[in-house]
Amino acid sequence: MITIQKVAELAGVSVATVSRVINQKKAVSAKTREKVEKVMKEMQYEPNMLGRNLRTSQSNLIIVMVPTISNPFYVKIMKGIEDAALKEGFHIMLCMTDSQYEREEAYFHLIRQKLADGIISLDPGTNFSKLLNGSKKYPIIQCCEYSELEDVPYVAIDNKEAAYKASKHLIQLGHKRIALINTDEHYIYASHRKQGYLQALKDYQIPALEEYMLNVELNFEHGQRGMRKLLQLKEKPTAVFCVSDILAVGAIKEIMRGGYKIPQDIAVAGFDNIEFSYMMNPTLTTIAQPMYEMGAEAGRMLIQQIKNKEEKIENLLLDYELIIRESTMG
Amino acid sequence: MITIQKVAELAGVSVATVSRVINQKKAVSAKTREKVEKVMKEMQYEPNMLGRNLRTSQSNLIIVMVPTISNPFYVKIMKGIEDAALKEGFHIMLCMTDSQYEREEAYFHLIRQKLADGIISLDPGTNFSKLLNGSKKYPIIQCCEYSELEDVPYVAIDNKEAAYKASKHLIQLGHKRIALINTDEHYIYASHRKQGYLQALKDYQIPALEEYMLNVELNFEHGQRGMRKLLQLKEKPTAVFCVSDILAVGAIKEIMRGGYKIPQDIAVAGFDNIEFSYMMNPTLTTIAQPMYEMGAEAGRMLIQQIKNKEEKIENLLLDYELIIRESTMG
DNA sequence: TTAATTCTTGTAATCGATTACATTTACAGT
DNA sequence: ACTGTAAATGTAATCGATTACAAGAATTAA
Repeated sequence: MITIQKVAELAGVSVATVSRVINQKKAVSAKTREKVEKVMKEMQYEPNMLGRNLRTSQSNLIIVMVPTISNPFYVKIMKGIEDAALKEGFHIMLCMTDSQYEREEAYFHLIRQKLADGIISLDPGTNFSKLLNGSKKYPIIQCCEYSELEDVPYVAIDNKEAAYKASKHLIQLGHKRIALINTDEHYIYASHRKQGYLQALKDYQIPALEEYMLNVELNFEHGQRGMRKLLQLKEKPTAVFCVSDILAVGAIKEIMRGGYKIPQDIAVAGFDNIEFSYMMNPTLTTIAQPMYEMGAEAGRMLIQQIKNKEEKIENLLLDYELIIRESTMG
Repeated sequence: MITIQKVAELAGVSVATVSRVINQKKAVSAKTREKVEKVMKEMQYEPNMLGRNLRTSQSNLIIVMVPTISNPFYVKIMKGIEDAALKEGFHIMLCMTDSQYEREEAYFHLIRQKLADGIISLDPGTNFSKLLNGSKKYPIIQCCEYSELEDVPYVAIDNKEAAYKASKHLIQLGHKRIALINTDEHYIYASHRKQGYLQALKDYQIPALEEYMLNVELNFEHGQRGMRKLLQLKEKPTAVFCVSDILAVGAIKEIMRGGYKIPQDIAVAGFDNIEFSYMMNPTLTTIAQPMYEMGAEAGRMLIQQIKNKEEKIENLLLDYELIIRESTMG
């Protein structure tokens, strides 16, 4: 292996000088720089990051914690994060938690162990105060979710407003019996989306019925199961607002299985604008979160925090968009 | 920051002893071990990985190179890799190449720079000989694809056989006009799948028509576009075999847009068994690759190679399965 | 020419672990 | 009690970079 020592020796300079050349410090004469660079190229020298990392106490790695990569919602966010990271010379470690606390804890260790410089959490369930356990602050950004309690900077959208907009869309199509398939409301985003839904109903004098509001786990099967329940009601809803596309996909599957037409019999709206929402039949009306940008911003914010730990990071609310497709307007 | 020195001092032993406790070496008396462990716990000591990594010249990181994470085909594979890695104390770095050579090269640097110990490539287009550039071997595993030319161990399935089976299924349903939507045949897997398709046609005395065989890029839009072309033929095919589910999804979209019925007018078979294949309407007949296992095996093989660089790694062909769903049998 | 100043370069400490080798301790056998 | 062996522990080198500080070289000002 070619080390900085070997390069220094071959170039007839000290390791300090080689290091200066590597790190683009200006205090090197053109002649020397040239000489060193020539040797580096000839020897195909590559600095050993392990040495550098130890010395600088930085790994240039950031952890991205995601509950499961199987929800396509996360895909573009990850891409955004990676691009932002790459731009600053960082790389990302993919960590799937399955929403298990032990996993999250294990990944948190990596920061304590200096293997990573910071964390972006895409997992809405992350319990930071428990994880941090009173210890000093580490660079963390929460993406797509936030908790007022914990003091972790976030990037997200205004979920209440967005849900309001989606619900209003259904109402304005003439629907009066609108169901909500939600997920665990201890996630702030879920509770906000419900608030938006309720507000819309209220503003348009539509009574909110308990039996139209379901809480299920966030996956396809539970979307199906939730819809099945709704279809068994005497007064079936004529529209369903799902707080996640993946739930909407399940709901649609179940509606079609029951022989109903979308949107004539039942209209469906989702949330997230995953790629499949425009590939499926019918295409899905949904709220588009700016996923790539959210990821990119989260990455940018985290790296800013890593570079300057003192600095206070501002939270960020990005724009969303209602995308109307076949599932509500045939 | 608590270092091993501080722990040693507080426990009244040498750093060597603390290190032995950390690494579970047996040459420590029960009494001493207990004492050291107590101090470590009290101080919440966490070994600094940067120090360890430099000394052992291992990062315990593996690179997973993926063209784009937006093809859900990769999702379960990644999960398999991560689980296998975690079991051995490794973590994964996610690297998206967009199939760009420069990106791949940049990631390869990470190995030369010791930032990662090995690579699993999910990118069928990776040009290893160019990347390696005659330099000594690094631990690499190719997953889902292989090239006979380059001497890189792989885990995959028998693509020719699998494609044969899918094509035969369509033939046995009575189809005579069967199209193939393929992708760039310089990917071995693509060329093998075509071979399987051709072999099936031949075995059942069905002529292979040039105009039924398309090569497109591997994404939804090109699936649509390919199908559109097929629908413009005078003699439209009655069945289509797509070498990737994502293409099949596009094809199905286009078929329905044209007002045709699936599978009555046109049957569709895919390849990969991505999650959406059973969520969509109609559900998709496809070849299921054992994605999780492939990932897990690739992870296992890579780590084996990292731990013992001399050892010759055996290639692995795993089982596949034809899953028949609505898109071929209403 | 000399002194002051600025640029370049080198020396050696350092980051935090692991580990070869040396040394001490414990204990069994006689 | 003495010796030999095994077990436990310690000392110090080492991994490959960065960087504070020192020192030498070059330039400028007088």
